[in-house]
Amino acid sequence: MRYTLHQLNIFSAVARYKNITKAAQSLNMTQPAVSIQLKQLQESLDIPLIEFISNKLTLTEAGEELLEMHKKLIDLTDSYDQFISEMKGGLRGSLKISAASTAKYFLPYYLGKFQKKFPQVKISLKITNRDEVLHHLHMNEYQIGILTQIPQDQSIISEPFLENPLVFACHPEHSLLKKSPITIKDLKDEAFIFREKGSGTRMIMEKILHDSGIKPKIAMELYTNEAVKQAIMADIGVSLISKISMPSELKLGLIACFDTIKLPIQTYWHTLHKKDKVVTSTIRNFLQFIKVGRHTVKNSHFQ
Amino acid sequence: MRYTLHQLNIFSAVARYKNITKAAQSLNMTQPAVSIQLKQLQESLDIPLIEFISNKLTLTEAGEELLEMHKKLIDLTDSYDQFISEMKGGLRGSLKISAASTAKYFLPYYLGKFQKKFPQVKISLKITNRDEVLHHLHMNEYQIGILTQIPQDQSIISEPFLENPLVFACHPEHSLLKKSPITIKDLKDEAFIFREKGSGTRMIMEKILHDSGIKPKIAMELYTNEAVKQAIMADIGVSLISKISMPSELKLGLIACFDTIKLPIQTYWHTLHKKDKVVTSTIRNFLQFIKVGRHTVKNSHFQ
DNA sequence: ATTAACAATTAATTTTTATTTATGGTAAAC
DNA sequence: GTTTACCATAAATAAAAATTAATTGTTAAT
Repeated sequence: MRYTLHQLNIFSAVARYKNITKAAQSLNMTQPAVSIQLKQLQESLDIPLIEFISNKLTLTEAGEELLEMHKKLIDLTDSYDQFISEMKGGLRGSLKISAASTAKYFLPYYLGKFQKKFPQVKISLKITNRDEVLHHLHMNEYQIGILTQIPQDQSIISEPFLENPLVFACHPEHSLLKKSPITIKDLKDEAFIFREKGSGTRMIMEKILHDSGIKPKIAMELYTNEAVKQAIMADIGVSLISKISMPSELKLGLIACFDTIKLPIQTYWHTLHKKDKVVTSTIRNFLQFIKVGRHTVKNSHFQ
Repeated sequence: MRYTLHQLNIFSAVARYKNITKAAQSLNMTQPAVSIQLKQLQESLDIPLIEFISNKLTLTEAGEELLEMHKKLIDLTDSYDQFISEMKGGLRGSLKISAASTAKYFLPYYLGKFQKKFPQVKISLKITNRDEVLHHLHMNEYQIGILTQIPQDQSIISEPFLENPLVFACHPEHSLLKKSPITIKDLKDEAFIFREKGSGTRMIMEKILHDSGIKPKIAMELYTNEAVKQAIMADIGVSLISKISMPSELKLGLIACFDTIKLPIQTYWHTLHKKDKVVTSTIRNFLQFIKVGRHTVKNSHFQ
């Protein structure tokens, strides 16, 4: 048999009042109820906790020690209650975000602002590719995903929050730049730089080329957006790429964009989370923040 | 409404197995019982502790934190259980002794030996006079009293453990020393050195003198046995005193004892404790130790 | 010598809480 | 598309806790 928190609570009241009848009153219980619970507590510990010397109730050493233990125990539960109430208010908690790689060009900006507003929230950001993001959500290892290409998955809730213009980019001295505007079909003989399988950008690029009846020649397959930019600058080929990922290169004329009919393709960045996921206040706050934040962010350095 | 240790325990099992049915088995409970308790725990905390993502049970952040809290809580109760079991074995605990002043000449010897045997036991020794010792027991401030003159008090249990020979002592050049042996009546014109009121030695000295029809002349009233010795050496008067408190003085001839008919008076040192007192193993061990210890102590420096 | 204060205990009863049994629903696995 | 594994829920039942009321015993105070 094991004791209960209720018994410890009763014991503490008895220790405080040094009087079972008064302790019972303070607990809104009757005297026999307290006597019985106290007796059972002592029986389950198999040691006396109180004694009556000169008709006065005092604690035994085991009782004193139990009282100490109970105090510490209350401190523990109190601090958990505190944690819970801060979590409920969204002031505390963790925010684990898994984002597709190109998000690295703007997400830190959002997170920095969010962190300032909620300094107690622990934020962690994983930058990876689309497939991994979805895997992370599926495995419940991250709470929020950030993607452009949302999946066909009933169990995932998504919400757009930022424009993501995609353009075909090339070396600034590319011959086709003179002909303007061009159609996508005009690109049929180009060498293409692809992202790796599992990349959202690759998915949409494959779809666009396919829709235009192009069977692309793959010049190179690269695992990061930065590498793609380097390859473009090295004139290895052309690629579909997020415009916001290369503001400096465009300004300095290191990379050029085709002025293409039906381009830029307007895609959107989305927040994603599992339908069954318990949406904490922290998560709710962040989703709200990032959606509203679009406006305040609009004129920032990366637009 | 408040949660119970039982609910925390159930929650921990669920967290461990990530499966309610298996957790129930491990707890020897049925699956619905666990489901219900888990539900109630979450309701009383007003926060979800578990979630099902991709059909797998995982803990929410509040759940993870609760698990941590519960671990600490178990550490607390475990260390209390440890304390209790050491107390039961007498290996640990406190021993608060209040002793009449003359006990200081031999009690540290016992305590030292006891401490060596039970190094974890916290011993505290208060040296005071008889009245205070009894008061300490009455107030339950000390567990054990050490006295020679035991009280007429049904609520106190006493047990003799050591001889305490009392003698009338005087300056080595006292004229009465030539007449030997003397009766107590021969002392009727002496100046007497008394201990303070409340002293056990004073009590018995008053009784002996009264029984011999002597109305003593009080030369001085002193609060410690040491002061009495000093007064005897200064030839201020004679006094009844415990022989074991002045081995060195007797050896060096600084103090002499009358060879008196019916003396030395054989009194005994007693251990005392309140009848209602919970006798811990530590106390029981000490009482046993001090009683048996008499023999091993017999030939020590103070006999 | 009474009385007052306090706690333990008993027995009968009520209230509350915990558990079981039975059933239905929902994914994932075959 | 059937089965399997799991969990939630409802209703019934069992167990535990508390109350009421009465009684005893003890000690301290009057």
